[in-house]
Amino acid sequence: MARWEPDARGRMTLAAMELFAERGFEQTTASDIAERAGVSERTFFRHFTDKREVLFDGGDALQQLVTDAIRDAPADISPLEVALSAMTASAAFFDAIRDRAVRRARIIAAHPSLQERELLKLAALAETVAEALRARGVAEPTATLAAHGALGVFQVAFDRWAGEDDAPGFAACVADAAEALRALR
Amino acid sequence: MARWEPDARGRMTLAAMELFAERGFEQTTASDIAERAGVSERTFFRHFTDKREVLFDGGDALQQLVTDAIRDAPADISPLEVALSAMTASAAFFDAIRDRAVRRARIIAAHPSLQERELLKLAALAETVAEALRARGVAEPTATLAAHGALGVFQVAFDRWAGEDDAPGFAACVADAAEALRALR
DNA sequence: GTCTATAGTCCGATAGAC
DNA sequence: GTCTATCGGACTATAGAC
Repeated sequence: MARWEPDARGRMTLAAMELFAERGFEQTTASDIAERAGVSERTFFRHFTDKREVLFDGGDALQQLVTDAIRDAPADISPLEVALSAMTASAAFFDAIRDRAVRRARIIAAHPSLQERELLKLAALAETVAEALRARGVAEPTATLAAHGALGVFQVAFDRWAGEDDAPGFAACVADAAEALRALR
Repeated sequence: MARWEPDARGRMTLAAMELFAERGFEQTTASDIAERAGVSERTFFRHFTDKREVLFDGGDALQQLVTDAIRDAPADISPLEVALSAMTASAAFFDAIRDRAVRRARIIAAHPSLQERELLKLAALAETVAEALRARGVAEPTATLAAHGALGVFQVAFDRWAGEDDAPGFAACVADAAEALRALR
């Protein structure tokens, strides 16, 4: 018999998503989340640096996925295509958690301070993409610009995938947005 | 004789930039800023919704400048070129306040919570660009993707312009970054 | 686990400008 | 009288320090 119930972190994340959806981000205190998860408020802040961060757990997996995809991309395609292929590579990750991702996106859209945190994470992801491109020998400012372009495609694809009821899979949304980017002149 | 010294807002902005540079963002309280500006803490929060916002006053001018530039751009150039021309149009705005812009950028770079706010403002600017493009009849997702691309160019150009001691004017930095974007395939 | 500082809100009061 | 800008005090939640 364990001294504590396992997966306190997962319970806090779940409790937070429920409460934010029920009564909103501002109307939910860290104490409320801790209580529903069966831990102390202190434990909440030991796991998450601030109240917003509870919605952004697990972002490391996406970073790793993208880094690997860029490392393993074919040698003969352009930096932009390498970056775009990394967005496509994340499709399985998102398709597997669509319900959760959609609920999470709704919560974030409802509060500017959560949008700020989301933008910081996206900027970190863009920097990860740029760094992975540089590791392949891509020079600046090409690496940063290709990363920005790919993240723009990601955001357009995600909004459609999460927003439209009859949207296709994530990979198809990425493919369509990527084609629109290539058509820019 | 007025009851109060004029330009309380300007004094608070100036005091905040001084204090943030002297002792850092975290080590400066809203009360400190108010005191140096000769107003009460309550007045500070009446002007700025939160402590970070004091560094982002005057962003509306840039939004307007960009909106006007897109409205007045030639009819026969592509959406991406329209968006890029708006970045170039902001050059005079930045060149006129280079010292202040550089100091501001250093303060923001030193604290993640300020970077979050900066990213939110940049995202709002991107949305302004996209909206101005749609007003010209540009369809989605082209408008959003062109806006994202232009903002990527903006950020690359700004980092060089503010970071390199012997950087050329802002317009030249934008032109170079734009050329690198066009070279992406 | 407790204790504390700071951020940020709400309420009302004040007093010049128009 | 109305509008606008200030100030003061009380209050809660966040988040870090001890």
